[in-house]
Amino acid sequence: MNISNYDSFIAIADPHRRQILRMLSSKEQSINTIAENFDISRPAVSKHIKVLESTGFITIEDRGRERYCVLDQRGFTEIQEWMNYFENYWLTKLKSLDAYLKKSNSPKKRKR
Amino acid sequence: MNISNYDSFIAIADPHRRQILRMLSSKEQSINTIAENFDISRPAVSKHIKVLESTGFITIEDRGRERYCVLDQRGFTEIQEWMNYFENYWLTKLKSLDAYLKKSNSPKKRKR
DNA sequence: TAAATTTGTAACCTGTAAGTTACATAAACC
DNA sequence: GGTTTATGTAACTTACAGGTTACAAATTTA
Repeated sequence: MNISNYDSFIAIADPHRRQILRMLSSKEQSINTIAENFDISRPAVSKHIKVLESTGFITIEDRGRERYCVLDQRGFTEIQEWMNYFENYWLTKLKSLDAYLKKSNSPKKRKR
Repeated sequence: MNISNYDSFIAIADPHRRQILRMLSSKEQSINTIAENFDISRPAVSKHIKVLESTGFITIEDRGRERYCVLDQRGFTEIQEWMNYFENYWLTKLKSLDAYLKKSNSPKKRKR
């Protein structure tokens, strides 16, 4: 698995990875603790975590023989910017519709 | 290609599909017009468009022998909700940090 | 120091996403 | 009606993501 192939969008495309991010939003956890809550094997979870780390969604802190995963905002920014673009698209779309309605409903110029 | 396997997150995971969405944000376009702007074959683009349609990111209107693609807000909502959750996470995180700093900086109770 | 715990990773298997080419179909145009 | 244009889709190939098992390494604990 070549981590360099991954970007933010691919990182959150996998349901297991999104589940991991959710779990970490309630509490930072060690890799094994995370793996225990999954139906897939520990190495599989380990790979997912590596993807999330390499794409900036989490950081990992060594604590003795355990490694704790913590959410990292950096990974989310690319997605956020992408969403912002389209949120804006829909907003301006709505505004121009609004303007159109206002115009066609506005009182006609009084003749004379 | 079984379209039913796709969800919103997978839909936007592919760079070509994101590019199509961008293109459509400037102007609605026919499928062939879209395909002409790509390095991949027309059938490949056609498949991407099918994915975007089945996941609610675009709708398709028949106009004579052409089919025009138009952005559809529905597809974006799932992503948006997901982002909202984590935006909120970071906001409350920031707030509690702020509260903590305020507290530790607040003037100590005057003795006596 | 030996045993248990936590994690990393190599080697392998499998399904399928994403691309291709070739052919079919339907509308528009002459 | 025959040709051109726009699109759909079937059949096939290839790369690789995501899973597994097995083993290694490092730290903690007894």
